[in-house]
Amino acid sequence: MRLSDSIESFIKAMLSQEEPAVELKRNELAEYFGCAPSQINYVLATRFTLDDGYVTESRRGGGGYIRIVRVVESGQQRLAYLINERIGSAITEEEAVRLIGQLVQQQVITLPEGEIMRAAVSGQALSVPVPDAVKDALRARSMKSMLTAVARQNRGALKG
Amino acid sequence: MRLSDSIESFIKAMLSQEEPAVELKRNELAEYFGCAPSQINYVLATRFTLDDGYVTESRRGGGGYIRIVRVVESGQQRLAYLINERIGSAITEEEAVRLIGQLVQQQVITLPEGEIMRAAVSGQALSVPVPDAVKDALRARSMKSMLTAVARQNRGALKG
DNA sequence: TCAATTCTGACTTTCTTTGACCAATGCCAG
DNA sequence: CTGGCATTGGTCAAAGAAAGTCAGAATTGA
Repeated sequence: MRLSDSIESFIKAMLSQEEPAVELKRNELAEYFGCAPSQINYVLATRFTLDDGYVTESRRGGGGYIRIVRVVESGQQRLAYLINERIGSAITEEEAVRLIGQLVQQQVITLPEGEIMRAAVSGQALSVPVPDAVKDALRARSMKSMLTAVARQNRGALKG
Repeated sequence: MRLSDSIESFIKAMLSQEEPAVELKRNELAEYFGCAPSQINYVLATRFTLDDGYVTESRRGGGGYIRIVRVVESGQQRLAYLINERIGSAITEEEAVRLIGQLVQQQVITLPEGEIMRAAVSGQALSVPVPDAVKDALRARSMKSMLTAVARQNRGALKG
């Protein structure tokens, strides 16, 4: 068995029972597995990505830590996946606005939340000197990030 | 637990019960926590900034003190300040997160709204190959755009 | 074999803590 | 008054304590 797989299992075991989040010390974990600390980063980068349904935060310096949060429950995974599919790696402002409108309509998000999202992906927000293609990519990432935040909050109770 | 966190909690506990302000002696507090007096300054500088919603004043010499005041503003005032003065043309993710947290704290926006905004300005959302300076500029525009949307909605539903 | 994946180590960045030195204030002795 | 001195708090740089990055070595699987 690969080291990475062991570390992955170890972390997932910590997360599995009711715990939606876990906090760990990079150096301690590396010590425990007898490997280089950067190995932990590798595992996080390859097995605990947003697409895998996890968000990680960390802090350096004295008392530093790494926190891993499971973000998508199996039931919602479908929805999140659909959203990801639909958005892809680029999306125009018009498409984004339409999609947000639908979400408000379906009461997945509130009207104020929809307005904020619309503002975030508006031409206003993105009027910076980069090519349109980059803007569309940026908009897609922004949308996915925001929708993930929504999914994370609606833990368990989403209506399609 | 970090020393800084302990000191932060201690001060916030003093502030929490109806007290909008607290006055303390730097040396006494340092003595109490068994640390260097300058540690207190560090805590103030990193956790009781204006972005966090606090103002600090102090006086040296005999009978000297440090006073920490929780600043109170209306939601519209705060929004206007952020949009017109604070954010400017560039802002880092850390600063943005701080400002958003403060808005949630003061109930200018809801927690889900805050999460969405945070998601919109996160490194995740902006992980596109452009220089940091451009990301900071993008983030500033995004923030102002979203906050403007919030301000627009609050208009009419607020007194003064 | 060879390309993709996994691992490592040196180097970087960020956050915390301390200590030496600086600056302001109030009080007294002269 | 006034100049010194004790009493505070302020600043800053350096040391310490994590975590992050990245290029390249090692390994694995087809």
